[in-house]
Amino acid sequence: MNNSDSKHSAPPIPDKDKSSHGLNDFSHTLPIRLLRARHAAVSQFQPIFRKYNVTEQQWRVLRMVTSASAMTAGELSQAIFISMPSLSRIMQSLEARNLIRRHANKDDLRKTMVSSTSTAQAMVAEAAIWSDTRYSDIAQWFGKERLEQLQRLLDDLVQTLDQHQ
Amino acid sequence: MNNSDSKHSAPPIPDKDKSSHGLNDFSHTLPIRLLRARHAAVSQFQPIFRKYNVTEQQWRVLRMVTSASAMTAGELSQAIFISMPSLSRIMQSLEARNLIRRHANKDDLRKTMVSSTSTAQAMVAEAAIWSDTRYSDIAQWFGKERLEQLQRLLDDLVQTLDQHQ
DNA sequence: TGCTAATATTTAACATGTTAATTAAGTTGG
DNA sequence: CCAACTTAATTAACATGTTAAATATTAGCA
Repeated sequence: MNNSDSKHSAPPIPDKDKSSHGLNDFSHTLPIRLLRARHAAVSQFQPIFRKYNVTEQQWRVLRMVTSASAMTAGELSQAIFISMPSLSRIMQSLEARNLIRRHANKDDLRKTMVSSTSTAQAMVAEAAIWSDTRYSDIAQWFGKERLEQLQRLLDDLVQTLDQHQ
Repeated sequence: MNNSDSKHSAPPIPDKDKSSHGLNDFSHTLPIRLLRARHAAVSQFQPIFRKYNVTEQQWRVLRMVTSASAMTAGELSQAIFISMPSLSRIMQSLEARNLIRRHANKDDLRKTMVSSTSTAQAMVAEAAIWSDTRYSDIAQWFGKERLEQLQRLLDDLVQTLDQHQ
């Protein structure tokens, strides 16, 4: 599911190339930094995944579907950034566990409407308290200002990179 | 390998929960933001992956191994943030393609030393020019200062979260 | 020395990521 | 109305992520 501590804790980086501008240390490229950061952030919520025996991706689906009234699979995919093929498989397993339901959209039979069951709603509601607290903790540890700044920079980066093809 | 445009372009987010502090829009949590940002960043280097027919992960291995003199599999794993099980499989395929070599460490037979072949070195050297240019482009588009600020924040976040268990 | 614990890597099993192909249902223009 | 195109979702095939177990080797210590 995830590896928090046993692996990936304090990288002992062997060097050679540290070329001038500081962008070419291959163990600290922007993609790797983003990966490490995401890993660290997700790890904070590991207890929830363990408690309900779901993966992080499954949890993203459950949270989103529970918070929204009812959405199509495609909207869900874009909202939580999981590709349709992955989402398709995830929905199968969540439906088998009676955590979500799928019905065809009457107005457009190509579309699938996804909704959460009361079981899932109860799970998410219960976890919400814990999750909110964790988010507050992170904001406090890291600094509310800096966290918001980071999120702005991330959004801006995406926008900038998307614009340039 | 990656999906740049066809999927995941402009999320039409249905709402309901926007609760107060702005941290609970489930389609904009920190982990999802980091995921989107990483995706956008990696996409910029897609031409390299296509040209040499490697995945992003395989390219991380080749770049790291080529830049370092010779390292153990474990060091490599931590440097490029790929878990040992994944790395193990990746090394198998790269070795089969004659892009890397593995030898046992004479002083400790448990350790595997990984090195790049001249073929891989040529690939990386050729791509380096293009890659450096791309990095400069990003820095220019986004702003050198802001990019460095973002990287600092990411490193700090990892450190903060790691400290708090 | 010999037994036990720790370390490095691999393998196994299952979930997800990614690309391409497939299926089904809507849309459009003649 | 229908053939050609588009869109939504699924399936297929392969690569990677994740956890646990297996293997091999080394370190520690009675």
